[in-house]
Amino acid sequence: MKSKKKVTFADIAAYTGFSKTTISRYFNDPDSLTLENQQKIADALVALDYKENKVGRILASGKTEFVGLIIPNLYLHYYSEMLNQILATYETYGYKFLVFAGSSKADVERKYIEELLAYNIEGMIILSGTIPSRELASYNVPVVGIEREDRYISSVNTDNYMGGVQAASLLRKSDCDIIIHVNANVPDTSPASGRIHGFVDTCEEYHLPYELVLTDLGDTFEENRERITRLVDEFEEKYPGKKKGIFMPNDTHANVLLNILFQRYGRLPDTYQIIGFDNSPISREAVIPLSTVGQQIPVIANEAMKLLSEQMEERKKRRPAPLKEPVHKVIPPILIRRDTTA
Amino acid sequence: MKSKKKVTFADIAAYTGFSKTTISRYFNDPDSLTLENQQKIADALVALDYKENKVGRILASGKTEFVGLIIPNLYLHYYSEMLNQILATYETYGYKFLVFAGSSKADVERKYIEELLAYNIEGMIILSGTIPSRELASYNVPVVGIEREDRYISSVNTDNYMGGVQAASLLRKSDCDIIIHVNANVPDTSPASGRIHGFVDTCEEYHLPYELVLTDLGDTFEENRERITRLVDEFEEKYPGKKKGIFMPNDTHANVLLNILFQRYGRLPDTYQIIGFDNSPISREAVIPLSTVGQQIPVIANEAMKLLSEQMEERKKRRPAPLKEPVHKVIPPILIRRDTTA
DNA sequence: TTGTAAGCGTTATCAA
DNA sequence: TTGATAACGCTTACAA
Repeated sequence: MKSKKKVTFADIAAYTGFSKTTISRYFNDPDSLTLENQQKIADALVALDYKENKVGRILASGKTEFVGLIIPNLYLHYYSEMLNQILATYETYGYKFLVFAGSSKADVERKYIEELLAYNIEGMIILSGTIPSRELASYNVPVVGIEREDRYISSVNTDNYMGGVQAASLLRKSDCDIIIHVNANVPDTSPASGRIHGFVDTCEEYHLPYELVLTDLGDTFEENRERITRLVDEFEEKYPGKKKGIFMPNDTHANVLLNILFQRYGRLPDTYQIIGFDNSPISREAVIPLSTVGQQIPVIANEAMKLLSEQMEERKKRRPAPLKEPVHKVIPPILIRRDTTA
Repeated sequence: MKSKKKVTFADIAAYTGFSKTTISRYFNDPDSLTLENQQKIADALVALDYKENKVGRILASGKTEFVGLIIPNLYLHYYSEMLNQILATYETYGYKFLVFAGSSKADVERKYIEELLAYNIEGMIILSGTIPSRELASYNVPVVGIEREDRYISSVNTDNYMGGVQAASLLRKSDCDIIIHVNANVPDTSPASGRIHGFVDTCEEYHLPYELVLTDLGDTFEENRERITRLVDEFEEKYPGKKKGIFMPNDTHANVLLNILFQRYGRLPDTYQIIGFDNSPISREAVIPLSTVGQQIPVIANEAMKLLSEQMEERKKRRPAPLKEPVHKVIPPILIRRDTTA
């Protein structure tokens, strides 16, 4: 166990005969030293096996290079993939991430935020919608929200409206007799509500017969299955023999619908067209690859970090000019046509 | 913008007339103050709106409460769920997590580790298998590996051998004529190799006709699909009319197999039994719910943190007694019988 | 029960 | 181009 004391600038200074300041400069502004002295110090680092310690630097400079991240859960592929992409921005921006997952209880999330602030995070990315943006803004730290209520904070969202338009348009092209959009009854402040508006507007513009089924599909897979089975029964009774185009709220639910039909008919009947949302793995792994409206998760993650890092860099200037108004970026979704639509 | 200077112990001390030491004690050993003085300080905290700053504490005490986490990817549900469960241990142990995801390039991961060490992490959990355990052990920080080569580090793994036994036993009970295990050609140092041994030993013990197909199924979904289709063709040619029990390396591959059969026959033929591994969501969301050997991810995550925190706490003692030998914990898998086996 | 003073490992500010 | 010295916010002997 050779757990010797750690080597510090003081040791290097003593070893080389320079001052601690010069050692610091070697790291932060090497060009201010002569090449010869740079080499001397470089050699000393190797000789002493120096390992940098960022804690001292943080304390002295106030810059942690930490970004706090609060995610509702990692169970849904959408979130885990978003986390994945956000973490990957480390290569570009160098910020490290302190991650807290889930709870969706406001007081617990507040505790997380307190903790994050205690570590002097420089910024925060929030995917959870539990805490109102007004409160988030009051913490006085750059914040970027993703796909959540964002009145008082900057944000990056998928263009949900366009998603709704794309889905309705695709179903329209498949000559459906009736177009149905199933979704939860999302509040108008949530970005996801744009999907419903895009869908409805498109249907009305082209005078397509449509139905909106705004209902809670439950929280467990079993509940999903049961409620979607009931929906299918209703559709069959209400639109017998008609060609039904169904836009589901996400790929998981779309897949459940597909499976129910498959088990009932041994295949996807010609009277059904299905389109999901998210382009999550299940949409490709379904019995029949599902058509879906794909969110551009890597783009969203990068834009979020770009937005955040701009704000964080601004703060480091001598006379920071904070954002007057929150910035909202909108990323177009991508329609992915596979085998459940014509 | 009221971004006044942050309130520090010095401010509280000045405000209350105590010394900084007393303020510190209020936080770390409140009982050493009179109730009255505790109250005075408590009031001052509110009056001044004090926010704790952990950076100073870290610098002074050396305790960061940070644990580094290196994960191959978050694309696979297994990893994202493991991360989820590890993050959740925050409630129990209070350690925060600095997360780096994937790359599976040794030099990149080494850079991650350097960075983690620069922040004085107290311990590390590694799911990635890129860096040999011998090297990890040399970093002189408590390390726990999960489902990876673990000769020189502590670890928590699923009892893969038992998983292989469970799968083979289930297929045996379904009266298969031939039992097949498909898997990658995993090295013997990897815990996953236990599955193959458990499978083979069980087959031999009961004199079951079996076949081992050790082959790479590719890295993309398309490759998976193509290669598994070829496998099915081979099986049908080699064992026509026979009842085949197939143990796939994971649920994703099991699902691909199931879908291929479903599309070919409109259902799962009686001549096939399928069992997957992991109990990931796809196993329940498949056309027909897949039987699978489930890993107990929450248990594994908790055991890993328990093991790690024990080692980290030990280090904080005046005379730490480091582990002489790495500890290896093994968590039994759980057989989940659903609709793809009798 | 409380206070003094010396760190912890860097960076920042002057001055040389 | 380099150095002395004072921060940064907290903990920890040791003293009182």
